[in-house]
Amino acid sequence: MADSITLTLPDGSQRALPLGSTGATLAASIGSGLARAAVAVVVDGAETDLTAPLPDGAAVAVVTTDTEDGRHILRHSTAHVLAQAVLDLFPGAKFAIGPPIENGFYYDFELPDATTFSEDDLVRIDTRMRAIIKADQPFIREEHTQGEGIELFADQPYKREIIERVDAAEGAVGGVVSAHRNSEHFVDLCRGPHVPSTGRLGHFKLQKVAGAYWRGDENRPMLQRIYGTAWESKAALEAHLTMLEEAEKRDHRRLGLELDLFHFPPEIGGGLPVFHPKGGLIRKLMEDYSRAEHQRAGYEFVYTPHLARSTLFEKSGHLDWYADGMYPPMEMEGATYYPKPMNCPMHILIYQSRQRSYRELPLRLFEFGTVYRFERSGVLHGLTRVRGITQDDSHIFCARDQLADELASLLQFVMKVLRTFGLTDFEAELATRPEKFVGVAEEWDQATAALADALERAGIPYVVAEGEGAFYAPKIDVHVRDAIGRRWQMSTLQVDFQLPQLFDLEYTSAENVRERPYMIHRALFGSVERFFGILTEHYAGAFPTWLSPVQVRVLAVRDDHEDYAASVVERLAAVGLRVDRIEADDKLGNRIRRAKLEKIPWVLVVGDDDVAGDTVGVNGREGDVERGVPVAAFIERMGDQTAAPVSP
RNA sequence: GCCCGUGUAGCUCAGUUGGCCAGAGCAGGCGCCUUGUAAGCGUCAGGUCGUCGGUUCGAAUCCGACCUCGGGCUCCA
Repeated sequence: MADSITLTLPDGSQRALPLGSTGATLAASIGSGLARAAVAVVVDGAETDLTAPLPDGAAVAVVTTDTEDGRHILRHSTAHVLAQAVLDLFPGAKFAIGPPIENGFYYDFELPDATTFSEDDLVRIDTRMRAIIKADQPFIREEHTQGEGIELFADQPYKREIIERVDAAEGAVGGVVSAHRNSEHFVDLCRGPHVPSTGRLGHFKLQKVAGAYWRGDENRPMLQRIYGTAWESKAALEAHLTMLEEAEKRDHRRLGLELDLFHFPPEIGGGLPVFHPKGGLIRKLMEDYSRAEHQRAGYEFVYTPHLARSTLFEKSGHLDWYADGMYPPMEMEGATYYPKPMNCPMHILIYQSRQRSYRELPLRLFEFGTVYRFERSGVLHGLTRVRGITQDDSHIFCARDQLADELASLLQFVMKVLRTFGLTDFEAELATRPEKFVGVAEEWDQATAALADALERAGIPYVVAEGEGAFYAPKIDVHVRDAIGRRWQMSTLQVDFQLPQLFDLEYTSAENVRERPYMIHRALFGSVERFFGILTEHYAGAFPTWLSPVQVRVLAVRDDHEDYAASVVERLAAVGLRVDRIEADDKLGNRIRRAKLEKIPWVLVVGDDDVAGDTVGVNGREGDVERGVPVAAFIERMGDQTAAPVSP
């Protein structure tokens, strides 16, 4: 046996090290900067502690803290420190699981006597955590048999349950139970890897306490969850906290109130918003734009009612599969009616109202259809989670050989519309056949291939979500990133074989035989209410000129300029601008300030010079003040901003 | 639905050993000021202190129930 090992690095180069070398040795041999930033190594594809000896001939990559994988390890280790602190401070506490999550981590606990954490407790825990980090305790990996593991965690029922279930993701696999020990008193069941020692941590913040069911199951105990965030540097932590503050400032619920756009009257009920005149105007502009694009793209407009007999939803399968999401039934004249949770059955009835020919396909039916879904009170959230949902809903009926092209053009259409709203960063998920599915596997494969092909053609980066499709169809979910990098699920496209079959849909083919059409469900905004909320946050309430309720405000410097100001208003209104005027009964500075707070895109100030020269002073929402702009020139400049962007 | 938190004027918030008529700023009405680019001055009005019940001589304040809203769990547009 040789006394050295040879390792292959990610760039393909080879490096020889003494036998028994670890990831830490390797990183140090490459450079001291790398050694400082290293948190783990990937050995032949498996993340491993820096302290583990490396096998000869392995392919090894060093994981550093400035990568998503590195931060994951950092956060996971910070979660362990949190658990150690809580167990120190709350004798008798039981700890459950504590994984890293996007931007942070959490840990679930059960406190003795069903007590809960308070805000003050968080401060104490934070202090204790910092002491543990300062002590620079090593993370030492241990391996035990299942029996030993159960003994080790004898007084920790949640850990025992994990070991008994042999859950590979949580440190128990193939009869081997792995754990990481920080001190004589603290050891946590865990697959690892971890940073070498707690001294590597420190840029974290505990954020909030929340209740969470054990295993997410509402029939099991409610645990106390502590959320935190952790980063590789002080700067990264502060950048994240700043982003959170920015997100708070953009909260559409707050802006909705400040800008007088909408509210949720308790008298109406949770999750049921009313749109005020300004919000209503923005929504109308969104909808008008959407309708115009749909008309151009060959859609036909339909309208359907809000209620239907139970028999319709029995036939469509909604009462079997979706009853939990539906409002309770109403009895009328011996029949039972339900508020509709989806528009599809009604669009199908329109398709079925007469015989269809292949010449009509693809038939694209579009409706802003308001549906009602019962959402439990705890899940409602502003406009992004409501009970009355207006979907920009479409059902496309097409022949089998039209499916691929239709999906491809549909995706292009989706992106074109979303881009108009300044959303340009797309990602998609392709959800494939779940274990429990209806229909024929061959059909699923064809539809899935068509969806994948559409994604390829559209050039949207996507991931495959294996087995995440609906029971009746594979689907594409389109996500976008907003102005501050948050990801939102937006559009959804589903290929449906089930409903055409349940309703026995047909068309007559060119060969004069009856064929069954395919059906595509798609919502583009998803829900108009939700999209409105997301847009409000994306723009931080500063809607672009074409969407602004008031596009231009004219302010006279003194009241003897009012006549001229009024004439400017008249001329701007004549070319279709939404313009108003606030009289000079307050200092100009204050009127400007109010206009800015209302986020009006253009403020025009007119005084002596302007009356004399037929000009205006232009104060844009962002940018400098410009004096002496001729009115005609301003109108010219507004040009294409007065209306929704027109597609080529 | 469950856990935690919250609820005082349209908005943001003061108001604890339980004690005279519950306060401020902003917003709103009225008046003065006649204003050149993010807060001029004065004045008036506005509150069943979330709701209901209890304790007390006395409750915004203490107790209970319910409701709203917020953060989570779960689900999803």
